[in-house]
Amino acid sequence: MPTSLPQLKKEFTEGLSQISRFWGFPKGMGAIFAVLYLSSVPLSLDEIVQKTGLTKGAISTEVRTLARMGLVHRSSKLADRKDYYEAESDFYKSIRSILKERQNSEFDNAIRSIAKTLAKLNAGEISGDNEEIKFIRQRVQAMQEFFDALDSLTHAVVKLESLGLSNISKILSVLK
Amino acid sequence: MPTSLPQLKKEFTEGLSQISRFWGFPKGMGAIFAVLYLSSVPLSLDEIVQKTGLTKGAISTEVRTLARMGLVHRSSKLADRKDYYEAESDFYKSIRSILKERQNSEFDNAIRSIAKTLAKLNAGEISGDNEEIKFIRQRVQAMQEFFDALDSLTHAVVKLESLGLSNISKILSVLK
DNA sequence: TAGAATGTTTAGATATAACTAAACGAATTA
DNA sequence: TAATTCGTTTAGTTATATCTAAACATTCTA
Repeated sequence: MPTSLPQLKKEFTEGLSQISRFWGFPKGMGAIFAVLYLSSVPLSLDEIVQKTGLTKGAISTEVRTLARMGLVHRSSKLADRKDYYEAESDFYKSIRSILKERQNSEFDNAIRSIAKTLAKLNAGEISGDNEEIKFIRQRVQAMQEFFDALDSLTHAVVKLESLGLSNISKILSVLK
Repeated sequence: MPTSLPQLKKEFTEGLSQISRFWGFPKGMGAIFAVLYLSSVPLSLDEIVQKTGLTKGAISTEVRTLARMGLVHRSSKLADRKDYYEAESDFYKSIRSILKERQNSEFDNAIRSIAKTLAKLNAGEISGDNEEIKFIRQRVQAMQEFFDALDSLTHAVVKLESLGLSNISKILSVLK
């Protein structure tokens, strides 16, 4: 028997919810993106309420996060004070925007704290057993280099405006 | 005034805990990895208890997860029934191992569910408005292609045994 | 076999995140 | 100005994840 369209949308939405949770986001965020992504016209907040079953409050905050990550866009119609939202469908664009967003995050603060640790070690400002200090400096430095590499990797991806992910992976597989 | 070595270790451990949480792992996991990473000798479970302040139970389960991800290794000494743990210091190796581990995860199941949705759409098994079905098929397909690209990208990275991340990012930046 | 030293599992506590319901504020219209 | 329509914020609830404490299982030793 044929699946109905609403049923199919529901399955899709549940799938995206799981994916959202996997990446450490609220599952509601995935659901919101899903309904926007499957809609050919921008939706108002109340329409999203109706389609997801979430409350205005939750959607208001989560949609803001999505917008900050570049995954949805806010728009408005003339003579209509409702806000409308639509999904970004160019995922490559979104990725770049997410990576940029990441710059000021907790993550980078933490990484900076590693760098500070290393600076202290290199400046000889640490008191303690010399052999151990040597070992630890070497370890911390290796980690710092790894994070630096990750960082320049993401910068490189951000810079590659026109190249799609699929092309990048093709290139990498050739390098093998 | 010079920072003491224990103080420095504490700072480093807190940094890694934050990073761990950022990636959606328990912060205790970051702490456990940190103490192992800063130790030049493998540590027993009780030593980790002593150095992190966590309980045996928590460490027992978290260290298992770390081992599965290839971030720590379990070893044992002759005539000593304690287990010993040490950190993997080759992060590139760890990344590959983590990506492999990911294969059977919730994430990939969710992605497979997207593929199933698409298959139904393509098989014409869906009842509903034709224009809308057309639109939705196009959208779901675009998403599927994106995930496929991501997938082959990770496969490519996994395959690149000898190439470090820093080299990869160098290559990508040249491509620009 | 009894006892000790280990690692694991489990039941429950605590902390954290997600979400709801309702109050609020701002803008708009009557 | 009063009433309406929208989005946001907030206080509190619910759900989930993390961690503890203690029971448990296993292996070794005497």
